[in-house]
Amino acid sequence: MPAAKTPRPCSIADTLALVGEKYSLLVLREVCLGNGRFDQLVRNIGAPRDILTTRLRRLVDAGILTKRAYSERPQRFEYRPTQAGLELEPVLMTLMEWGDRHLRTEDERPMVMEHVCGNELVPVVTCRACGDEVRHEDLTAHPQVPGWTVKGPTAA
Amino acid sequence: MPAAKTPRPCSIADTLALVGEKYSLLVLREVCLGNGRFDQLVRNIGAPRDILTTRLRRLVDAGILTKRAYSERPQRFEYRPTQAGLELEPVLMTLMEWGDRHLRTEDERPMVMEHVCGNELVPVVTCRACGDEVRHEDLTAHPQVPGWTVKGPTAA
DNA sequence: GGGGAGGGTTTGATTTTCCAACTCACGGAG
DNA sequence: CTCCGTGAGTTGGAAAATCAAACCCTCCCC
Repeated sequence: MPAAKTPRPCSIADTLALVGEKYSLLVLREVCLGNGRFDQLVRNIGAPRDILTTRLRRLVDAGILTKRAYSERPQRFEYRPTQAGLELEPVLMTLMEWGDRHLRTEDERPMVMEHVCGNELVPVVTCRACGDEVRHEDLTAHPQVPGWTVKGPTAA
Repeated sequence: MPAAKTPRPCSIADTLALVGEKYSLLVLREVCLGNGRFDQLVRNIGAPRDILTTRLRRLVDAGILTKRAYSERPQRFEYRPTQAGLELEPVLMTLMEWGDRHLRTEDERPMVMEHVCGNELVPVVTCRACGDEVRHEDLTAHPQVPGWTVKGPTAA
């Protein structure tokens, strides 16, 4: 009997199914920066226009962006993040921080984020309960779905 | 003269160039869980074997995973995260948290992470300097690259 | 010498991407 | 009025990536 054909049930996978396609998170980046217009997105992201069209549709369907007209006659549209979209911004910040640290030297960061506290933003992922920085060795995974352990599917 | 053809220089984009392809972050998830063997990855991720092969190669080249033999004769390999790979785990946790909150109800989370502090892990992205949770409205972007503003490229 | 694993390749059919060109609806300049 | 430019996409076809299934090779065990 062959093992289960279904992959591990996982919110990481489900989230990536919405925003994990090429360009999707860059669309969110631009929209969070306030650049919600089609041609701006094309220029700043460098994506083909048709791909951008499908990504935008998907993100709107997923409830991550909204499309609103900023002008009737002539009809002109703008994409803006929803609350759910804004709540993905920390993911972007965390990705940016990793890239700055691993792919660049200190003085060649392409963008610096300033926090309202007056300092340069360095995002840190912490545990809500204790406030400590999250580190791999402090984590233990507990699968909740019957049929799945950390190691994999049980008894097909 | 048409506007620049180059997209915005950005560490988010550069990081996604390494780990943004389909399955790559799921590979990292499994490897962080300790499931570094080829057939485990195939089963738990549900990716085609050939694609997995190319993803693994890319992640190793990027310095995010290493491939080590856990047995000579017969040769058997295992992929493990490097330090850089482990430092991407917070990104995964943040994605998981978003998915749990937006795509699920409280009682159907597929996986719960336990923090060493004894509590269930709820990852929060905070500012290193002030410790406050990062929220969109507290951020200001400062592009560092000549030719680029928040809005886009300047003077082609 | 047959039957598994484990760790991949190969093959061929389907999907996606990509890029350039095209459309349509206006608004303004001449 | 005609031409030009802008915004927001569509369309068409070639090139690349994905997919599923089958295949291969090396061992180990009986």
